[in-house]
Amino acid sequence: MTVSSKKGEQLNTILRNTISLVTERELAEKLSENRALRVKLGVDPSVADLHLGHAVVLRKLRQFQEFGHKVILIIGDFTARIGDPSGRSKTRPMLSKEEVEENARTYSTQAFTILEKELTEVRFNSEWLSKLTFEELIRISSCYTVARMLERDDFEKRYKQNEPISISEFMYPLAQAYDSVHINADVEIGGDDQYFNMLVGRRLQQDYGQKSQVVITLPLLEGTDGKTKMSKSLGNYIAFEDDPKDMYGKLMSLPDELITKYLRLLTDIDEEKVKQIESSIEQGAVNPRDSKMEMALTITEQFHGSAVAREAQKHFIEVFQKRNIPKEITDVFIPREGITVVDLLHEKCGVSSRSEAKRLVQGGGVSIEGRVVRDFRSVIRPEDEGVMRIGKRRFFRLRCEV
RNA sequence: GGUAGGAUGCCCGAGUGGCCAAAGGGGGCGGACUGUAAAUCCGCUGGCGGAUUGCCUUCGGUGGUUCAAAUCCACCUCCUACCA
Repeated sequence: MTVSSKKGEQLNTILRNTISLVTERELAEKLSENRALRVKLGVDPSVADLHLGHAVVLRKLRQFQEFGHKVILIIGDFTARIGDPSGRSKTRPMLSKEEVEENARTYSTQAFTILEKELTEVRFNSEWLSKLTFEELIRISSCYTVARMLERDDFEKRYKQNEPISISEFMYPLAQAYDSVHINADVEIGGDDQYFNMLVGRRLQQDYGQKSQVVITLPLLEGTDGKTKMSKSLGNYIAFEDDPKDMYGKLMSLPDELITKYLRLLTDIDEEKVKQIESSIEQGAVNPRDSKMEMALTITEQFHGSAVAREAQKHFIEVFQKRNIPKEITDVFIPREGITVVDLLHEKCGVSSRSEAKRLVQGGGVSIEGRVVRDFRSVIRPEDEGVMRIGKRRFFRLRCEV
């Protein structure tokens, strides 16, 4: 693959949907050198499953690859294995070597659904970080002052509010910065929350006599709750490997306001078209649901292929729009002597406890063949064969035991 | 090293002897509604129990005071801030 010489086009593509770019001039310069740039992404291997939040960044990297540039995925195995010694931060659990390796493996496999393998280099930062001597560490840390560290938003906030900040936390930006030095990165990409850390990289590279990397940040993607950043720990994520039906469904459950953001960050639909959709929603010319369905389909297609995605859409229409019963449902067998609803739900339908089962019945959430079961003491008998529904999404086919 | 504060249910956070399975919020679940698994509104949200008012387990750990403790005492563990 050759490096595209169409600088203007490259710049435009790369700039699209970015929040910060430090600096445009430097980027233009690097592009004009007509070589494959080394574009870095730091990856946290405490997460195994990639979700759409990651996809935003990976898609940007992919654009670089399309222009012939090289992506360097840095697996932060060193930092992940240290974790957060204080145990304060739940998002930084300590991981064993095996866990990290396993996560790194699945991570890169999944990343290659978006990235091109041939233009990607995967590196583990323990390779160099574990070899650093204390002396070198001091040298690195002397490049940065406490005051500057405290400029980072979360540090600043916590410091002002008298919340603890351990010294080791200062090491993370430095470690990340040193990664850039080690691989001699031309560009580093990340979510907007990584802005500060990536800037530290620029500084450190200077101190090591390198040209500073260009820093590009991308918007953070809100998760299914529509409010907070998509993340596994918050449980508001849509994973690459989600079942297509779930993926489609989760996308449909997003608040309407996020439709265009998702379109911009996760599909190839061009800006013109997105603007069109945006204004038709605003003017009420379109049912936002329809735009959302288009968005959900397009995104699901990317991960599961067109046929499967359409299937998922059909399923959605059947089950949630028409309120029909899905095609494939799990069988549940009713014993000959009968069984109480509560026991049935708890023992055979995965309802977490009998109390929970009672609540479901009392809340009117359980029905058999369309008839709501009102009394949680009801006994289900073999002649009650048919479709049982729990809430909106859970279906079971009741069959009598042979 | 000194001083002060803190540890509560999935999360955040009230509660300082009984009326506490524990306010409130978030989340989750269910229902209604709907052009949507959006928005909005309502209900539920420890477990067990043949069925509001029963039992069991829960408020950092261990032991104690009391008819009765998340609430009082002792010791312990962990966390934080301030001073040095």
